[in-house]
Amino acid sequence: MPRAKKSLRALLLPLSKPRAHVRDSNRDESPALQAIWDVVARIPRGSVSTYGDVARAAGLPGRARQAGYALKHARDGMHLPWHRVVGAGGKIAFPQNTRVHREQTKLLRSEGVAVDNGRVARDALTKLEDF
DNA sequence: GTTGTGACATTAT
DNA sequence: CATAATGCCACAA
Repeated sequence: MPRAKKSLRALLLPLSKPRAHVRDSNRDESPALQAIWDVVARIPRGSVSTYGDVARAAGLPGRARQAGYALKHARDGMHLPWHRVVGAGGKIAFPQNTRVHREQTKLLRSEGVAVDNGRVARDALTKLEDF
């Protein structure tokens, strides 16, 4: 049965490389992501921080974008206060008139943070630059 | 190894 | 002030 040769190889190949390979990077726990998640998790209610500050507090200076990445890929199960993180100067990162933008505004206001025209009040930010 | 993308930041108009 | 141009950095295709 010469035919079996190819079949056998096809069967063995996947076994020869057991590596996860896909890696997914997210979904599992990368140290950097977890550090960011930790920082966000301890932003006090009613306070707001920025992506850059969060990254810096997580020991990742200059990686503001990764703070955004981390939040985007955070599992819902960890119940992070993602809404307490905004862009530099207090600007909400999402485009106006999007669902998530309204949601963030609502959550912040529910914590007593003033939000005007997609920006949080200056004092809400300056209040807690070092936490 | 290259290229495009983004929940950013800073500087220049 | 608001917007545009750059710089940055990790990730994914």
